[in-house]
Amino acid sequence: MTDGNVLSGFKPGGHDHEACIAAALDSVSAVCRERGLRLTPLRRRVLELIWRRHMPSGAYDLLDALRSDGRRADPPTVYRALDFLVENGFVHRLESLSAYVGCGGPGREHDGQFLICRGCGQVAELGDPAISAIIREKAHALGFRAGGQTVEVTGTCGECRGRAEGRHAS
Amino acid sequence: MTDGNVLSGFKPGGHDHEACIAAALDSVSAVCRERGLRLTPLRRRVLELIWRRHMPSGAYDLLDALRSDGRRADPPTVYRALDFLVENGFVHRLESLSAYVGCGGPGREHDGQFLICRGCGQVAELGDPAISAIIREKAHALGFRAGGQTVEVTGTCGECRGRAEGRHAS
DNA sequence: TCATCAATTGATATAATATAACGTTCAGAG
DNA sequence: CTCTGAACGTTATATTATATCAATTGATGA
Repeated sequence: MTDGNVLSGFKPGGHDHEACIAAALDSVSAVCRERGLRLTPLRRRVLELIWRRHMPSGAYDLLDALRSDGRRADPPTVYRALDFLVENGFVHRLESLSAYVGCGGPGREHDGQFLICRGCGQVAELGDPAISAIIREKAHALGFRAGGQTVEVTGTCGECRGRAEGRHAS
Repeated sequence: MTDGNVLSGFKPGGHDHEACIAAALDSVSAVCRERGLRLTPLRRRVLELIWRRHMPSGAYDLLDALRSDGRRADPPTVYRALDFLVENGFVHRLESLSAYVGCGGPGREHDGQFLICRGCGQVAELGDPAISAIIREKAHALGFRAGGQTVEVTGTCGECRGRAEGRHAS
């Protein structure tokens, strides 16, 4: 049960990034086929850019990347692609950063919980039912019917803390 | 134990709003005196405006309100006041709305959890240790040391749901 | 009291994020 | 093949936030 709820973890230095991107794209592609959603070249490209950076991407970072492709692009272009990806649960928006990350469990209904490392900037996504449940229950106890949850935690990941401790005391 | 963790609830129609504002200002004022913080007229006024609207306030809403006072004001004026109020825990920023609400437990260290009603726009603040704790623990289990938490839930409050049900079926 | 230094505020400019509105193109249904 | 709605292109603008430097204020000690 230890890691059963980690939808996407902090990536160690040498993981196979290309494979990781390809897997995410394939997975989203499959869900789109099932649901009759159109993963157009633009949407696919934005999704790929998000996974490729492997770090929260701002809309304007993505816009610059699209322009580097040689493609003409303006803000609505990237925001529309992001709207599609977010609405369908392929990408999450991190409210506290105004930035976007790939969803670790695309196609599954879930409230994600995000751990945002101040050191390396990476983000891990949990889909922990116990967290969503307690929030929903406490809200319910006040007569509040909960819809979507935003749960974002800033802090330091294990790898970054390791590096920090190496350099300092102890 | 039912409501022990509600720092500020949804306000029923006829609550004594002036008293509610005055209490909040007094409370912040006292904390500032204790800690040697300067609750300047500007900061006090911004805090009052936030409590008076009793609903999340955007920075530019506050700016307009300051201008209505006759005071000259520009964005940095209001953002600096907000920085002071947020840093010292007198006001919270709701990331998912880019807006600000008064803190229901100023002066106490806490991670707030916010219930945002889509119907009336009001926000309730919880300071529920069980919620913060489970998030911190789940993060810790992944080697992540948690700092600040952002927990925001959109949904419908009891009063709004009551109204909706009255109008519709059942 | 006054000189001084740091904090606060004033003022101007601009950055960063996001949406409105309308026209054009394209893919799929009939 | 044509029609239709979705997607995308394009221009303009709205909304949120910060950088920078000057002026003012307020606490502190000589």
